[in-house]
Parts: sequence; structure tokens; C-alpha cells
Amino acid sequence: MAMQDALSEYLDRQLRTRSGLSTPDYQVLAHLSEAADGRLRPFELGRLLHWEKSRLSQHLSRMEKRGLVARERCLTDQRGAIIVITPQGRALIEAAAPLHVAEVRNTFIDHVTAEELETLTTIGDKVRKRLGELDPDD
Amino acid sequence: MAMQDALSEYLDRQLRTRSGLSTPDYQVLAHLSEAADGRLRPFELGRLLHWEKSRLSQHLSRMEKRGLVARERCLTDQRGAIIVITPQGRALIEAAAPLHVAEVRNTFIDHVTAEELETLTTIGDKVRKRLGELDPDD
DNA sequence: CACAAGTAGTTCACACATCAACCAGTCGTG
DNA sequence: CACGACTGGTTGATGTGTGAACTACTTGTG
Repeated sequence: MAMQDALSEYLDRQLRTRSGLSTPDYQVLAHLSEAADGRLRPFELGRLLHWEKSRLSQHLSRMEKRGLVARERCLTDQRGAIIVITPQGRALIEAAAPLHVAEVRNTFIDHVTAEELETLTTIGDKVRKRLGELDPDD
Repeated sequence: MAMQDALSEYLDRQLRTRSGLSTPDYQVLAHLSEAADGRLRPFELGRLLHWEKSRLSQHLSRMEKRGLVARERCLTDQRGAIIVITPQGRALIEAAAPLHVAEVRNTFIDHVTAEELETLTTIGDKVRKRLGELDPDD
């Protein structure tokens, strides 16, 4: 847990200072940039990220205000919205991604052997399976 | 990372619903309850928890409002404060601790072999060492 | 002793997260 | 087709976290 805290704090900070993106920003943009047309329905984004809908809505509002994404109306479902990544958002994520990947290597992957990594994923799978049993949603 | 997210979300929620404490509350009270007299200077608490001073100050204000801790004036340093755990705070942490420990066993420790745990601490130590080199404070 | 530099703590402004309440549109079934 | 239940999404209140600016006291050095 101490490792995880220190690691994510470090990666957050690097991302923020070098790319001007928070980790939530990065996650949203990463999914949008991979989607067809750079467009996704909020509920799809929510499913991909495992985010609550209100969290997503609030975060998208902040990102919209900064010009990273835009909202469009959905034609096939009058309730719905569509989120588009803006050119500016795409430029930022494309600049940030390689730096971020390099940081992950530099702080984590390069210091762990293949067996250690395998053990780690084994642990992760077992614990997530257990949590899945306890908590019906996940 | 997915495991860590799911695990801490689950443990947070258990702690909150079963004991009425957030994880930050728990951490603060755990340190206070172990200190001599249940008293600590904020800066000591901050060092133990690796928290920023403003975060600590704000959190203590919220906890004070709920009657979990109290602030006293420090006699030897006129700037300083002293944080005391209240009887109510002590009662809560003492009720919460065994439940929390049981949850950790139930969701994590019991599903991991001794070797896996050892590998995990090895990884943690290596990564934290690496982060310590990169980031002068920690 | 005087003053510069550091330390202890608070506060303000803001980003991020949860929950509950709410609107509006869709859909299944009588 | 009508109506109740569900779904997609927003909003408001509150708790949690960071950074910068500020107050007030302490300490080191001339």
C-alpha cells in the first residue's frame, strides 16, 4: 500500500507538471482517443472507467470548460449526450502518452522481474475475484 | 492497480458503513491512540502519515467538529497546538480496529500465500527505493 | 539585542469523489 | 396507446486533497 501511494502520487505529479493533465483527465482522453471518431456516449465511458455517472458528468464539465472535450446532442436518444475529444484534447493526450509510459517503465516495470510481475497479476486476479464475490457490482 | 482500486474502495466503504469512520479518520485516530496520553503535535502526526500540513489541519478541523479529537494549546511552543483523542474518538477506533483487521484478512491476506506476500514486499521495497531516489522527500 | 530566516498552523481557492434528488426521454406490458 | 418502471444525465450538498498566501512564534547569527 505504501508503494502504491508513493507510486501513484509520483505518476500523478509527473503527468500534471509535464503534460498539464490530471490522471482522471488522462483516462478520459485515452478512451476517447481510441474510440471511433473520438466520440463516446457518457454511459459507455462510465462503464469503461468504472466511474459513477455523477462523477463522470462533473469531470466532463470541468474538461469541457478547459476545451479538452465537447458535448454534442445524441440524435438517436433524445436524453443522451455524446462526448467528443477536441483537437486540443487529442494533441495533449498524444503528447502525454509516451511520456507517461516512459515514467511507468522508469519507476516500475524496469525494476520488477518477469516472475515478480506474474506473481503480482496472480495476486491481483485472486483478490479481485474475491471482491467480486463480496460486492455484486464491479 | 485495478486490484488496489477495488480493494481500497471496498475497505473504505466497509469502514465507513460499519464504523462511521473514513480511512483518513482511522489513520489519524490509530496514531493518536498509540501515542502517550493520546496526544500528538500536528507536525508529528503529519510526519507519521506523510500528509501535507494543510491537509492535516483541514481534516483535524472536521474531526474536531465531530468530537473525535480536540485541540489544546502547547505550553512549550506558543505557535503550536496539541491534538488529543477524545473518549468518543477512542471508543470508535477501538471498535473499528478489529473489524478492519478482519476485513483485511478476509479480502486480502487469506488469499495470498506466504511466498506471494514476500514477493509483494520485495517489489514494494524496490519501487519505493527507486521513488526515493527520484523524489528527495518521502 | 536585533533582525533574517525558518517553523507551526490556518485559511482560501480550487480539483476531485460520493450520495441523493431530480428531469426528461424510452420501453414493456396491459 | 397509456402508464409505470427504467435509463441517461445533471445538479447540489458535503467530504477529501493540493498549493499558495498568510500569521505568529522561534531560532541562529552578527
